[in-house]
Amino acid sequence: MAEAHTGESLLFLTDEQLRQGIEAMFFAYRGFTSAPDQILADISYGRAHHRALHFIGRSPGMNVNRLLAILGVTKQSLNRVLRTLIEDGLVDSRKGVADKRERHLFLTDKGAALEGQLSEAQRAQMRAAYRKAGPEAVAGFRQVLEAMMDREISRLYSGLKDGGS
Amino acid sequence: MAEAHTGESLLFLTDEQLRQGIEAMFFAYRGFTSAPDQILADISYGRAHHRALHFIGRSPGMNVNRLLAILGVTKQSLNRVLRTLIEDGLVDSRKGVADKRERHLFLTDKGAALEGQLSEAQRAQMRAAYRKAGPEAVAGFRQVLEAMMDREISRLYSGLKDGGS
DNA sequence: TTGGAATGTCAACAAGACTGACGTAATATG
DNA sequence: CATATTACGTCAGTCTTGTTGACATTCCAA
Repeated sequence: MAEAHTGESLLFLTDEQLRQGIEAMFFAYRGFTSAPDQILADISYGRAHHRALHFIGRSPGMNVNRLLAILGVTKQSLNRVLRTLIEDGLVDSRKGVADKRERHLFLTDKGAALEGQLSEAQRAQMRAAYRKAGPEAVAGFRQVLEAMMDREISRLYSGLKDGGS
Repeated sequence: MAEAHTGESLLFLTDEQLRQGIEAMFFAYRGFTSAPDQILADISYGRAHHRALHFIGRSPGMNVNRLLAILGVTKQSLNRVLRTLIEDGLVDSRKGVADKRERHLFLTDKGAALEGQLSEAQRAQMRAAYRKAGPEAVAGFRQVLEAMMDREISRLYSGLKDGGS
């Protein structure tokens, strides 16, 4: 059970190290969301809108069920956000061709513009952190994050990474 | 501007890499909170209660202002949570000796027991991820997280790390 | 003694999550 | 063909956690 890295020091698994990691995760997440949050506040949207825009932009044509699985919220919760995005002309919802029950989601030009703005703000934050930490640290960062995900989520994430619809 | 790691590949700073990091952070944070969330749901407390318990346990005797700075919420918001924790006998609030305006916060035995349970659930999650990723990855993980924090928060975090009250 | 800091509290409100129930259209299945 | 089942939308109500703004109390410090 403690043989994962035989011969290496296991000091990185002490409760104190774990606790520091937990706190670091908490504080870093705040920094991570602060840049887009500021933009969103001005236009009276919230993080939920940002997340929807992000993943629709990431996988155009995605249906609602898949977006629900990615976001991990109820359809009622997503629907409230999605409705305003559609009303405001940021997202286009098109009836499926193969299966007419499905709705496929796309960003409009206006939606893509906002998504780009939010995304760039967050990337700038991330870029600064990455640059400061260096490529090897970033590789480790990504490894730990992936190990931290639930299994199902990890699969969804891999799908996105590899350009899956 | 792009000279931070001269000679090294800067591929880790591409928009696609940054985007994957952003998504990884989003998904990992869900995994990170899921274990304590399950426990909390049963006792009808929320994350806010967990956070308060965590930091009070971390720095016993901390006053309210400092806790506010760490949590980054308004006093009204914290107060609601704190009041229930005190009413339920999980937290003890003692008038300051030097400065009688201040309230110093401590976990009761009951509070420490719950904090321990929540903390262990979260540590188990973290421990599994750390073990899977290995010590070098963990070092990188921590570096990137620290670089991602706001400056003020980073200072608070360092204070906690080094055992400052 | 007076200003301001630290704290607590009341009220009102909003975002964003939840559950439960119901309706409709379209596909899948027997 | 008849009947599930799926995908989606929506109404209604609740909860947690955040926000402002206003106000009272206590107490340190100049």
